Amino acid sequence: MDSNKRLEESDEDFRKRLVDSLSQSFPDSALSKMLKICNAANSAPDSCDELELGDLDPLAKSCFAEIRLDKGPIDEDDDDDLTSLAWLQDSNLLKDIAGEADLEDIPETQKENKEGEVNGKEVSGQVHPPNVPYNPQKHVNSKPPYSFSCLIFMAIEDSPQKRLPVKDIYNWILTHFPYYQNAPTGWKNSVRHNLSLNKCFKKVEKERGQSIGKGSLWCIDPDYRPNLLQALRKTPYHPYHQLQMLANPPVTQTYSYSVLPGNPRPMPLTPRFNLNSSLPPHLFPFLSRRLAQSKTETDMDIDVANTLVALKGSQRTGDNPRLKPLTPLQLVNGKTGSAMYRHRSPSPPEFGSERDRHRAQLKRKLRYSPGNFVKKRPRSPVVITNSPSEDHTYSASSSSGSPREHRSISPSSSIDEEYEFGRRGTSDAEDADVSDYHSEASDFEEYDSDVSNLDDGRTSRVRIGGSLEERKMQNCTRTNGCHEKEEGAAEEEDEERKIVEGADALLNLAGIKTASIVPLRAISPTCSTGTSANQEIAAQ
DNA sequence: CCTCTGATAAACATAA
DNA sequence: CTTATGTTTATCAGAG
Repeated sequence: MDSNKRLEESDEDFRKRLVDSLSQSFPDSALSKMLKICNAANSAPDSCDELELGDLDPLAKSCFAEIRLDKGPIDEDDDDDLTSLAWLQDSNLLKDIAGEADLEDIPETQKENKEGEVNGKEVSGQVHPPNVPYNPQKHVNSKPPYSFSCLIFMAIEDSPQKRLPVKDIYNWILTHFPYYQNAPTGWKNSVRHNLSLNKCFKKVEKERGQSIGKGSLWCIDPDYRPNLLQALRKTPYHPYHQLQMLANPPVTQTYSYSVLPGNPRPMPLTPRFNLNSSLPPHLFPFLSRRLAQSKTETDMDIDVANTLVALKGSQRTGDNPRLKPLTPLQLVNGKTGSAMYRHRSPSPPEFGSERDRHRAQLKRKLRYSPGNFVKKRPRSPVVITNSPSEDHTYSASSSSGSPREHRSISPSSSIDEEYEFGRRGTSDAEDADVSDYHSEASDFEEYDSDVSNLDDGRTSRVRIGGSLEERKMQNCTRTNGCHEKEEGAAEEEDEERKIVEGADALLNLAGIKTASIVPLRAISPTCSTGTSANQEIAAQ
């Protein structure tokens, strides 16, 4: 009934809420101001589905010209009620997103299970069934359906400083997942094990004189953050997951998806856009605020573009009759999905086969022998893949190749710098000085030169792997280069242009009509959806 | 059957 | 010395 109400929402109301939402996310941005103006101008009763931004400067000249907004229901809770990770407590949200119909489709026996019981018997220590909305506070006997890395990720993300000591990670988990209060003590070991081995987590070096007791703070490696997000999104209970489902309704058979048992709605595995650069503020208030503050207007455009896309997605329910047909991108996406991510895969897992294991041991020996230290690390693994292993696993941790003592992060970086220091992923004092955290677009640019001609993942890995030392040098150069002003201005300009074009492309690719067609080369490979899509389109 | 992944256990080292 | 933390290795179960 909620969804019916939302379906009946008027354009005007929807527009108002969209503007409110954007304004909250990006206060004082040119975009939100313009949207407000547009909103006022378009609140006439005969308003149609399109915001007519074309007449209004400066938006008319930006990538947001002719933005199309598919109106539809939005979960009102999303707007303000949700604080960080509140969704964990809020089964209503899940219910809303999943839709009541889904619940009704659940067989009786499974419905019982959602109360933590099956046929009147307590189920303890079992993983929560995937088709039942999970409430960690309620289902204290069900093992949370999140991997330890996800739990740690959530804990750290939920902290204001984005860094926590192990003890606090324990506490967060205990608080949010009471299951562990009665669980065997081994889970703490698992947490530590995960922190230690998982490439996504980094130790923050203690500041001199700073005493936080034993141990150090742990944070998320920004390079792998998207992977963790991706992993989290894939969990059946996370709003992201639902959001993605809604944003990527499987319409064609070329689109790859999976179906959870008992879930009538197929779930696409391939993300069409990178949510990382625009985190929903209600889910990640600290980070989104920080991003919004520190970003340039152009960067923000990309964020807003993503937000719009996300909003657009969130407006769709699986049963929404107003669902628009897929854009050409989506069709292309389905065809090229697996291939297009492969080139960004981290190196192959260290463990696995006996041979790999042996090789890993050899590598480790080599790495630790004096004079043979190789600081190998995937340079910018902002990887969104179909492969769970590439989401966040530690099985591939050796691909980063950083010896443990070089994995920690210098505390000299401020909180904001947290998203800078990891780019080169070291803690060495000189590296900690990195201050040129380029927008992702600029990193795309680098990828462009490396992977644009690659035909398959293996080739790409070889190439990327083979040039690691080279890359290290390039990175150093680039880092130092940020102090060299002569090249800076031109590059910056070029970068900005590409970012704008990228944002434009993003919108196009997301099925949002924009004024211009982005030249092929302007799209970065990280938006490889874009590249492939445009190539496909261009080929036609 | 094999491989991969995540979980778990355990041994060990080290720091507070 | 004890305890907490961190690292490493081994093993197992489940999924694909």
